[in-house]
Amino acid sequence: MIADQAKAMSSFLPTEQRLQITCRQHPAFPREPAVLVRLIKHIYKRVHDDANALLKPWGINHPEYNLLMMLYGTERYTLNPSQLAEAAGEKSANITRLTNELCDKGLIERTASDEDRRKIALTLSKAGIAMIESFLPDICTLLERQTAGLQPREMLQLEKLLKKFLGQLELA
Amino acid sequence: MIADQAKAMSSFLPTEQRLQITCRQHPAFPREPAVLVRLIKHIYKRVHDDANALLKPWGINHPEYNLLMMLYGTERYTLNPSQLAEAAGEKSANITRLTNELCDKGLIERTASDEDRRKIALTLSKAGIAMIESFLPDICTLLERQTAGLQPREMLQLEKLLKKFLGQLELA
DNA sequence: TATAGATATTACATTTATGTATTAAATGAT
DNA sequence: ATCATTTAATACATAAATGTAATATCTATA
Repeated sequence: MIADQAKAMSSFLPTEQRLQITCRQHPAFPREPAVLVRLIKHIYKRVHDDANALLKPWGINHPEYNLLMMLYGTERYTLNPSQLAEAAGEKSANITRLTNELCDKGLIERTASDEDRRKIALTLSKAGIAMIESFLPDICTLLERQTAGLQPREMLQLEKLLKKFLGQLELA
Repeated sequence: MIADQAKAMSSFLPTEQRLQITCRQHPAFPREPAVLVRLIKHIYKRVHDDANALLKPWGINHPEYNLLMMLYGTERYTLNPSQLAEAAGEKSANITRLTNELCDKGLIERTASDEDRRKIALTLSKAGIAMIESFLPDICTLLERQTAGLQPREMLQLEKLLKKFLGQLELA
């Protein structure tokens, strides 16, 4: 059990030890918050890389996937660029480039909004919906596998704590 | 209380609602893992941006900070490029560029290793140590503020769950 | 209706991150 | 000792992400 955990933590252990040493040299350094931030970073990188690898056969990457899924999760599969930016957590400058690429690939369509001519509507095309439905089974499998180490109860707890964390980050 | 949470969650709520809709359209979609992954992403981006903003006056960015701190947390302030890559969670191709910049700024030094001529030792310079000690108070303040919403007990719980999550990611 | 202010969107330049291929040196087997 | 294999490190080309500034349309007010 202890051995298992040591093995599972192999990539993070050295990082944690270095934070430990830092605390000795600089006692005011808050070990716990620093560990959390590092863990978040390591997890994010891993999740990002896994998704990119899975999606490669479809010719899209993780950020593009996120955009497609945000549209897929919206009534009539339609959002403005700015809504999409917020939903996907991308900066607006990135949205232009990413949606251009998705348009070029025929996965989404742009149409001018009638009500407000400042706005543009981004809508999933038939091909886009079809592609989503073709990779979703693999995505589901990946998500299940990535979280296989957590009990349902632990996942709920983790969700609650991460939301609290994010909430505080947005206050500051 | 409920209002507070809703307010604090303002940026994540739309994302969560979209995942909800996705589940209705595709019942096999595992909502909980997807929410966790999204939360990680949102938190990471925020933490990354905050650190970059804080470090700007010193002329370094978050990845460079991470490298400096990994050296600072090591005996004799010295690591090989490959150890540094693993500790900081950067791909090796990035290490060359980042350490070049840190060398140019006089914050670290390169010396050839005697034992193994394949290796290069990267060591914090006096200027590097001085810079770290000059920004550390601000970093400590930032870390404290970012986690101010979490009780010590909650942080420990979060750490435990994130480690479990990361451990599983590395198995897969 | 004219105009000031706000918001959305995009274009462009720059910085950051990654993938692939190459070089160099150590290790191990014959 | 020699050659094949492995590992470390880097160079170069490409892709991704960001910041800044410019443009266009809306809203509200005089």
